[in-house]
Amino acid sequence: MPKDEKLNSEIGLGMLIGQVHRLSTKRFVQNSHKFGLDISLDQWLVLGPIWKNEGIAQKDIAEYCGKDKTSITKIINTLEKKNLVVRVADQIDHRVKRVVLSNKGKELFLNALPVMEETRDELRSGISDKEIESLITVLTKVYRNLISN
Amino acid sequence: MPKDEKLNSEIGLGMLIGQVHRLSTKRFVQNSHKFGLDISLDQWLVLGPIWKNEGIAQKDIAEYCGKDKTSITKIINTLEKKNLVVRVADQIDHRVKRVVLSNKGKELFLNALPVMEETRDELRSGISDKEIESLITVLTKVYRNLISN
DNA sequence: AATAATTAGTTGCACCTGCAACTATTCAAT
DNA sequence: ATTGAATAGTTGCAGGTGCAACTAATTATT
Repeated sequence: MPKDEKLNSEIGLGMLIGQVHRLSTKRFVQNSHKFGLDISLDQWLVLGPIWKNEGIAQKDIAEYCGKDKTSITKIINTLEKKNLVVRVADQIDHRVKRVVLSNKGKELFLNALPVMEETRDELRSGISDKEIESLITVLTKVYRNLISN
Repeated sequence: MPKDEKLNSEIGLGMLIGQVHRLSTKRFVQNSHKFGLDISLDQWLVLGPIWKNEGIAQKDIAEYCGKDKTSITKIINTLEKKNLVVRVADQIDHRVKRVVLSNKGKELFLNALPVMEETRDELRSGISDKEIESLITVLTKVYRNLISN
């Protein structure tokens, strides 16, 4: 069936990216459990810029993570519920809220580094640096095609 | 700061895949609106195997799409709400439900083909076939690393 | 035939996403 | 100074995801 083949080739790349994304997210969570931690990939991703930049504004976290500001609001809600971060209203500009890691948050972040590393190694197992590099290069081109809206 | 650089390189690939996935999903929906259609990428993805295989069981759709069976249940719920598909209980094995496209579903599927094509072209714009091929090759390796749980 | 193990599908919970509409605050223009 | 953008963040809605626990039906074991 020619139509079927056409369909397959069309779905191919997009589906592959979706699978890899879903499975790696899942793997990260599984690994975090193996390390006795309870953190999602997205929570980790949001923790990153806060670690790097104490008191960063939510808007900047969104930009850094490439996520919608509404997503950031909600992820920070759950991080706050878990007592990993605290929102602090900016004293000058009352619109912005600055986000700060609690001690628990700092601890978790450091403990999650090996989880990240293990997940990364699992993803790349048996794949040469050269291949990964080319993967990143081409994927970056796709990315650029997409951000230019 | 060395720790920051390390962090960046660790996040790199995973974050890139996440971005590309999120943005291409979004782009597909935007394009479907441009064509006057109202369908999500995942709904389209689930419609595919039903188109190819009238009366396919949900379990097989799940396998085909690489999605959890619970996701399939819920996506088919919304497809059914939209009157695009119908569930039919199997007469022999009363556990399985066979999913069939309605006329509206068939129509939508065909109308969405150009949306898929346009989205695909946008993703690949300015990227050679050779590059795409290598992208798929390496991504497939990553994929294989992930499915071997 | 009766019990146990599998299998297909559903439900509930928690989390992530995008969109539109909203509040509150700050900045710009006149 | 007042009106009118623009900006930061929140909320509500609809949809997608994984996990665990569940129902109902089928198959395997004894």
